[in-house]
Amino acid sequence: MNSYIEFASVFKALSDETRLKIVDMLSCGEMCACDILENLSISQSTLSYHMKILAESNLVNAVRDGAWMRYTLNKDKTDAIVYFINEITTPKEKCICMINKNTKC
Amino acid sequence: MNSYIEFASVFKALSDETRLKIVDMLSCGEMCACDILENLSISQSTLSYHMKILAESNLVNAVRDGAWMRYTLNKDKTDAIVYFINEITTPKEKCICMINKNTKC
DNA sequence: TGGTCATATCGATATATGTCAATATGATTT
DNA sequence: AAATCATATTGACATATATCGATATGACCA
Repeated sequence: MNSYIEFASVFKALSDETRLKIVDMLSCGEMCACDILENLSISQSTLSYHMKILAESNLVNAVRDGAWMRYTLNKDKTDAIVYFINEITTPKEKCICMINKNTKC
Repeated sequence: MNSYIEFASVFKALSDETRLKIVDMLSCGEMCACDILENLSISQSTLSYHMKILAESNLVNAVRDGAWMRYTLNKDKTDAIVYFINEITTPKEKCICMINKNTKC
């Protein structure tokens, strides 16, 4: 399982207050950038920066519709995060700590 | 719900490959710092830095036992993360996007 | 085709992050 | 009391991040 790096970058995408708000906003449906912007206190260029991070981490789907960008939450990805957290926080058979145990402590 | 900042910092703690590995290691039980260190390719001071971040975000419990530090995973916290993710990714009644909808898009 | 609207990119800046070697602290052992 | 072991802190450094205003791009409308 070398998904550590992969999910580290997903968690990095979630490690910002503004981006968490955006994810929350998208939870009840599609929104365009201008609507998201109106619910935040940031500049347009900053929003664009955050949306790029969310889209590149596949947390949100971005679809161009003429001049507008329409964003939706990628539930598959957020489900995968929950699955990953359960994986790394639940005892396993072949755990590193079991395989390579010092036992001197 | 102003837990955005709170969880943003928890996700920041999870946004590093090394720290995800450490969480995974702790999933099957208590480990001391020296055992964790042996399973990573980082210096002792770097490990100390990472453990501080994990402990301060309450993802791990740190208990001093003489000269040793004994670390365990705080399952309550990881459960809270899963709960939070479900909260911000599930449609709600009183969602920001519903309250303040532009509808021009 | 010129103007306006929505979004993206650029350049600058201040702050945060991850890493190490060196050193400090504090406990255990001899 | 001195030496050793486990961990924490410090200082230095390179890199990443979040933010903005200014500007560019690209779509739609008059």
